[in-house]
Amino acid sequence: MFSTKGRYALRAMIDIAKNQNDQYVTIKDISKREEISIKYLEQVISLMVKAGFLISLRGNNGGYRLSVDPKNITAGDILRAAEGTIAPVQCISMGRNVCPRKTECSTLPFWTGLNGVLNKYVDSYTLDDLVNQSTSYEADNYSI
Amino acid sequence: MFSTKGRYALRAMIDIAKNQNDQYVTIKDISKREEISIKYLEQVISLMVKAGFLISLRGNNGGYRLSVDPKNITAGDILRAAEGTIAPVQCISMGRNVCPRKTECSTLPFWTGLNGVLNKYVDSYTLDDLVNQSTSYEADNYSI
DNA sequence: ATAAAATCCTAGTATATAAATAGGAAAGAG
DNA sequence: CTCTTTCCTATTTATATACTAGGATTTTAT
Repeated sequence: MFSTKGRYALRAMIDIAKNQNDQYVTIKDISKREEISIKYLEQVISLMVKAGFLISLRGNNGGYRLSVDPKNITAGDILRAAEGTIAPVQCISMGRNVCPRKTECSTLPFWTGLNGVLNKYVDSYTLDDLVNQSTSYEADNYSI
Repeated sequence: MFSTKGRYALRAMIDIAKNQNDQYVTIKDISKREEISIKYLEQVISLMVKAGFLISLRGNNGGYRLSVDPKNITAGDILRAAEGTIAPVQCISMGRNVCPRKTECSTLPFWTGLNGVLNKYVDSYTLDDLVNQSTSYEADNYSI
């Protein structure tokens, strides 16, 4: 399950995309609109800055703005940066540190497939799609 | 992320499907083969019994066997029973207890779609597919 | 200069959940 | 009656989540 970090990060990025008009968007304002505490937002947004998705400016009239075109960043990019990993099971997020039961595990292909489906879906939504409430191509295909 | 409960439940069900030949499969044997503690397996398997997927028999020569054809039970059935919910975010698993930000939330359609994709995938694998290491139709379609 | 406004950084804390472990009761077979 | 097995419930331990808190740093405006 996705944690508040990932969910808040998505909402913050959408909020900034919507509200930046040559202006920097402050955490204070995002906090009010999204009903998320300032102090927690600071941490979440800091992850977005470190990932290179936001440009920050300190001081009076400072805040954040996107460093990329909303069409060129996906929900997956944001979620992976916020959550660290979005792998559905540990054995997949372990990477090189592979599971000792790898060869005999009857469920690994199933989990690997799920990981593929998951990443494909989250990458099918751009930030622009989310801002404009449009469904992605993938989402349409699934007839939710 | 799926917890050990869901992962172990899947493995236990596969193990039972593979090893029941007119015989009841004991937790002791599953524990050895799958390298999961007997006491923890008891709890996980109990969920499968309560869900109606396994028939249990106490006493000597007792154990568990499937109550359904492996072709008629999906990985999704097993995971939902073991995990309680496999919804990717809380606001979806809440049901009637809906989020107060439901109408204004810019990410709800995205999460709803993900929930759909996720459930569709896990339901595309039958227990029989897992036992026979075959990929599901869905999985093939995704060309993992 | 100085004050105000903002981000930045790190530490701490409360709560919940996960992942077991443990002990014994109940049931069935021989 | 004994052995084997499931069944049930409580307890423990570890980890992660979701914050809260305090202050340092940077920038702008007056």
